[in-house]
Amino acid sequence: MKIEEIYETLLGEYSYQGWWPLIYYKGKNPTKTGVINGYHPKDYSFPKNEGEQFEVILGSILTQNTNWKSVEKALINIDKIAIDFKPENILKVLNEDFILFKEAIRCAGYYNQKINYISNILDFYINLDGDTPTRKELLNVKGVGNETADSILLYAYRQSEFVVDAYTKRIFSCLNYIKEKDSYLKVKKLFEENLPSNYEIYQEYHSLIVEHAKRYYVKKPYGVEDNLLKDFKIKIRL
DNA sequence: AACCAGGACGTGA
DNA sequence: TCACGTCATGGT
Repeated sequence: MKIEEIYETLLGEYSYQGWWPLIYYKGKNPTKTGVINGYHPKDYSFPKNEGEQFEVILGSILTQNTNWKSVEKALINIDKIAIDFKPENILKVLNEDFILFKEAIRCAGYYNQKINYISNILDFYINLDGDTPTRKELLNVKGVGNETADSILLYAYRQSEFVVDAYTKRIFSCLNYIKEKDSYLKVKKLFEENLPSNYEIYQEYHSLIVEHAKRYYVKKPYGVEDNLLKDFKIKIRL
């Protein structure tokens, strides 16, 4: 099965995911499992303003190796002390009460590092003055690695940069498309070379991978119950 | 009670 | 380049 066929299969199974979730957007599908709200299936017009754009950026830092539910709590805490995620408000809180901000993000883990990462990306964002950053520029910000850079570009700036996460590697190494220790850029390249360069498809595919992985690739041994992709792959080979 | 979560960085081979 | 330790809370 080709990379693009897997996308079609996942889309047919789970339909449109509506990433990136925004905590105060009440979408048509607000009851998604384990999530407060904020998904907007088939609506690619987000982020609609600077606050939403920076919310995505904050979320991309906060969710590093952390459960999204915890990130949502942290985002709600931040919103209480820096209204609407406006960068200037967040800068003000960071300058006036560092401890308060740190407490707000404690629930998302690694809070001593993440507050510095957020401070770094905040300075970077303000200096951009509305421009779209390059991937290289983002990677230069301490706290922004490959996946976070791609998440920011794909979901905050609608750039067609494919996001590779741990789930992507887990699923596609189980299905023998890649090896477990293949580099980030190698896996990213595999997807980008086998898909149209389209940010909407990249957004959906990445979020569909997460949805699928949460169902079948969380507990070891990974993927044993994955009939959707494993059986289909076997049929195609026959 | 381990194990995992929508990773990144610093270090030493 | 890459393997490994570290960072930390919260959910299952």
